[in-house]
Amino acid sequence: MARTVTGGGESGTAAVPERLLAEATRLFAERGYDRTSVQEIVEAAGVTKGALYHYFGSKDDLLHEIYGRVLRLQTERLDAIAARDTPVPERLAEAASDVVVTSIQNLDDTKIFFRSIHQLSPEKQKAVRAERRRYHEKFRSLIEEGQAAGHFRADLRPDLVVDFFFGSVHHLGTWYHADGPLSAHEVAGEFSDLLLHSVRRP
Amino acid sequence: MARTVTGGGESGTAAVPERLLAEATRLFAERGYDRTSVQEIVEAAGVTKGALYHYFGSKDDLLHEIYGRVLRLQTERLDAIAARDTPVPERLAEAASDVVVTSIQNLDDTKIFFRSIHQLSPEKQKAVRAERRRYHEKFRSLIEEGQAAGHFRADLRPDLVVDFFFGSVHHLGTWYHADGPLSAHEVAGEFSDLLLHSVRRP
Amino acid sequence: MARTVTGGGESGTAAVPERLLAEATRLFAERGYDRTSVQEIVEAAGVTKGALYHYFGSKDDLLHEIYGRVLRLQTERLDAIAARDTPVPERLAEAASDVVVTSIQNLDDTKIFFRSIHQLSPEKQKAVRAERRRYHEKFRSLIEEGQAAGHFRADLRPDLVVDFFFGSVHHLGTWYHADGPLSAHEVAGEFSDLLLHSVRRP
Amino acid sequence: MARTVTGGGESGTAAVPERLLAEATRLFAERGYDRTSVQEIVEAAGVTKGALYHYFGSKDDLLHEIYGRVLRLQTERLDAIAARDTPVPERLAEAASDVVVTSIQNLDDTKIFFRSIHQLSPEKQKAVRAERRRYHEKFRSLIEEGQAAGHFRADLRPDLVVDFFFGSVHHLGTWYHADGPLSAHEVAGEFSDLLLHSVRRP
DNA sequence: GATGAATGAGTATTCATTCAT
DNA sequence: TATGAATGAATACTCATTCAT
Repeated sequence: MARTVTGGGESGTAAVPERLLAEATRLFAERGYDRTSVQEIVEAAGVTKGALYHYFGSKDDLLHEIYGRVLRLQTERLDAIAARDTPVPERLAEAASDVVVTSIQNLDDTKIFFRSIHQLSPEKQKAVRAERRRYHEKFRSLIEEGQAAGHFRADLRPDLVVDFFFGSVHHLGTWYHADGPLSAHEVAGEFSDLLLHSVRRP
Repeated sequence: MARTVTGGGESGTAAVPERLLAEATRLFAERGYDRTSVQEIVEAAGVTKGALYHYFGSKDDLLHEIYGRVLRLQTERLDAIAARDTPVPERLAEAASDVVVTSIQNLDDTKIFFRSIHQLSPEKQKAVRAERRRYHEKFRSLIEEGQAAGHFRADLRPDLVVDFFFGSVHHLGTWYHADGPLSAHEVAGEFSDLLLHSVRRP
Repeated sequence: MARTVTGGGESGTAAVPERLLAEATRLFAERGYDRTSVQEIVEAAGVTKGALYHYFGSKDDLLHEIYGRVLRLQTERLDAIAARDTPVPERLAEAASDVVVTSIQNLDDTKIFFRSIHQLSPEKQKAVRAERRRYHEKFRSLIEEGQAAGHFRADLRPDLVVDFFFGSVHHLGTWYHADGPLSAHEVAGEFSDLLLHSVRRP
Repeated sequence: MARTVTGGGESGTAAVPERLLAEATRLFAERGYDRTSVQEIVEAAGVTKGALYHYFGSKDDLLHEIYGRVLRLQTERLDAIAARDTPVPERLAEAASDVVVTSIQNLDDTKIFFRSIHQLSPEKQKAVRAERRRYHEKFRSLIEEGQAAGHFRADLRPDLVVDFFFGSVHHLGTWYHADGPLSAHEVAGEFSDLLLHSVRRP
């Protein structure tokens, strides 16, 4: 989208819609959707309101687009991991680890995700939830597959396990700091390990 | 006024500050702090704005008071459980189960908690976080005690385990429904079990 | 007015109405009538709103009473000076000097006077202006007497001279500071001298 | 909008910011800054609140701008008079007379000036006072020049003389009425004469 | 594509005053 | 005498959005 620079590319900066999304993400994460004014976003992006409304139908659209990007990314990655040819426990561990790493790498999106979904319009909220549900179902099916294959405890409710684990993931935004003592991979390794131990047959 | 029970007793109209807190809790959980107007709160409580500002210094104060109630309740319960004479794994399981049950019983507070903390004034946010941290530390010390006693895996980072588990707990508000298929105790049992399995020595 | 202390006078502090007037004067001078809330006044006086409304019909009444005190004081003093047996120029000089000194001694009242008169109710404003006019007329008649006696220039409009001089007096509140380089008497001496030179026959 | 003259020209509707300033000046003079609501100003100017806040950051800004206009005008005029080649007493008389005339011609500004300065924000107050002081200093230097040249009494404190005279000027707003018996020039003549007599060597 | 002036409905908060006790 | 809970109307200011240019 708009990666081609018109003319000689004399502006040097990214295309307007990208810049708007980037600044909106940063600001929504920093002070919340409702507390960020359209004025602040356009100022940060160095454009005017008219420009924003030229590319996005509403402030709400901007947020929706942010959600879209996150969900597309996560879905792609989970699909790729689930499709591998390795044993289920290994795939679950990798999926868990991967979602932690990407959640930390896109910490602003992670913060926005579970904090601002209620500020989307009802229809957009429904759309986002549906996509999210599909993602959770794919994750759940990994657990079910592991139960069927006798790797994981059969008495667990797979959906509860998914909610249990994604609660942890979504909360990364509330405590993780890039300049803290733990790297994304260290957290990912431990979270993945905790999940695997919690579901594995003793 | 009305703190004395007129006539035959439980007349339904609680004292004004209590009514305001109750309605604010409900509304904040339903549509978020920023999207709930002071006008809506006082209308729901059947009083005027002046009455609200007679008891609370600001909308922000109302939210702070809601946090205070939750934190006091949870701290008391954890203190009581941690002080028991039973083996650590049992105490950890009970603490985990208990926090799930009370989080579900006060689901509105749970929803507000992790969603609205950023809308408190910086100082109040600091106060709430400090109290929250104390709660987490008490929980963490149970894990450390279990590690020292050889019950739990020694290679785990207790603080990460706490963040892992409380992520799950705080997210109850996003998916649990009282009219769903699971009772509070069923969820509590399974979450507690998942936690214990994730930390126990194999 | 409430100068009698009920009972043994065990409170030690001044009577309530006096305390209210004193604090109101201070606050009105400091931040203006409209910017001073009734709540602030009663807090400063250490009483409750009910008490204020027991003694004064309204906030506006409080202001009116402050004006009353000033006007009574100034009128009394001018009457005394005007009634003396000395030559007119001397009496005018003394009257001018005296009003400067008392304006400085009651600088808070001076500040309030010319700044807050518009915030009185129309009727009270009318009453204050009438009393003020009587004061000015008395002052003016000193000038007229001096003109008739040949001391002062006959071509001056006595009313303009009065407005000229009292402008200077009322403005003391905007620039005079007790901890500045000039004593009240020094200012009074110079202002009186300027007035006399401005009206005297060459 | 409307800075270009639509159709046949002078349609009566000035540009929005100008109209807002004009109505605000009138209303602030009539009922005081605190007693004039933003709503009243925009209604008088025939625009909406949004339009006002598009041009002015706050109600306070509006007042500041009014002060700015007055101060710029007065400073320019005094500079021009002081720079003339005539004897000091003549220049002082003209400066005094001129400030009276312009104060009367802009009587609303004069009323606002000494009544509302305390309602500006502290920083803006400071800025206005600084500019005012510069104006007073220029006026004072005329007096000093006259003393040095032997025209004026050497024992007078020039700063006190300035405060004495400008008290009179600022108070014009409290008593002068356009439909009264005196023209602006008559008052100016007499005030100027009183000032000159008060400072001149006998 | 992009501007920026203007809208209009909405927000939290303040405050003088009343009145049952 | 005095309290303090409650009122209700008013206040300055914000903001997403529109639209003529």
